[in-house]
Amino acid sequence: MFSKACEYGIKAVIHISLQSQTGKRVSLKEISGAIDSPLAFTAKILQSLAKSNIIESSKGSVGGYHIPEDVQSKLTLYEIVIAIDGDNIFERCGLGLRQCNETSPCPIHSKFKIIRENLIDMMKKTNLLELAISVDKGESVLVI
Amino acid sequence: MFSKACEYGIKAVIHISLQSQTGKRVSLKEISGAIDSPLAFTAKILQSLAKSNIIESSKGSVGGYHIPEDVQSKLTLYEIVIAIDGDNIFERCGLGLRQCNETSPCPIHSKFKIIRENLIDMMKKTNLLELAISVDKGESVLVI
DNA sequence: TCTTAATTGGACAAAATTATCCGATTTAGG
DNA sequence: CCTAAATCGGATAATTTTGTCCAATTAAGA
Ligand code: FES
Ligand code: FES
Repeated sequence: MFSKACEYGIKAVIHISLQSQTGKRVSLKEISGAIDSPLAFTAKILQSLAKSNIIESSKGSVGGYHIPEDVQSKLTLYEIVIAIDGDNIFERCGLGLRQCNETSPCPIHSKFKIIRENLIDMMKKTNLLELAISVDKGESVLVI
Repeated sequence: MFSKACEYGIKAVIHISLQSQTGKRVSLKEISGAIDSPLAFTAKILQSLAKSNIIESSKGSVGGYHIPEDVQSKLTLYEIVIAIDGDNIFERCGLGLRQCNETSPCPIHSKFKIIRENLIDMMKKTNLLELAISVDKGESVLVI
């Protein structure tokens, strides 16, 4: 469904969110350890997330990544996925036609569209804070 | 969502189905032309579909691919996708955890599961014949 | 029997994704 | 000023997916 980059990205952002709630900045090393992802690859993803203003990064000795608390409840899964994988997943024809539209749809269009819209809806309604809280409560995990 | 191989595979199978209804066998060349897919790559996919008994192939001068009419209404999108992409899409954790389960779910599990089950349900309920008929009626297309 | 048109199968190539490495830069603090 | 610890950015490597090429095989029909 999502790319590896996106999977790592989402997990990373959740971990950063968790730690940001206590005011802490998290280092790449800690993130990569916490979500069990390849360090250097994760660095690239975080770099790009910082560029698109999903997370804030600071260099230097006590630097690291963080997400302001007020942002956490506003940032949705939808925006995170778009930032990493682009809107391809949400726009693309399920059978790979050049464009998905009503006027010349592919054979699965009508059925596929419903699923896709449910997915978009779900992602737009899911914010980062609730995901972090679920991990914090021990209701869900980021590894194994 | 699906791999390229799977997209080509589904379209190919629909086209074969369409032609099979008039008793015709379709050649790779015709299929690849009809669905606008790379010929040699399509050959590989059809080869594997033939091996897993989704389609029937025959060599020789008047050979080609076909799908018996009685099979068309029984064959579902689900089975076609499984034959090409495996059950990965339907089993895999949305965030890439080693396994998706209720006892230690990832943060998006509960929401993701619903979407995934809708997708599975949709695919199990969609049979090849209805897809072919929709193209035949001009209600949907396989190219552009 | 020969030709022609088809699938099959193996090896290979290209492109995209995933992953690693390393030097440059930044910043806090001794 | 110097060091340590962190991100950044560019180059490169490995892996997977996508795509190509070509010879072998099969079967119908002249
Ligand atoms: S045209 Fe294929 S999903 Fe819309
Ligand atoms: S555990 Fe992640 S989707 Fe089920």
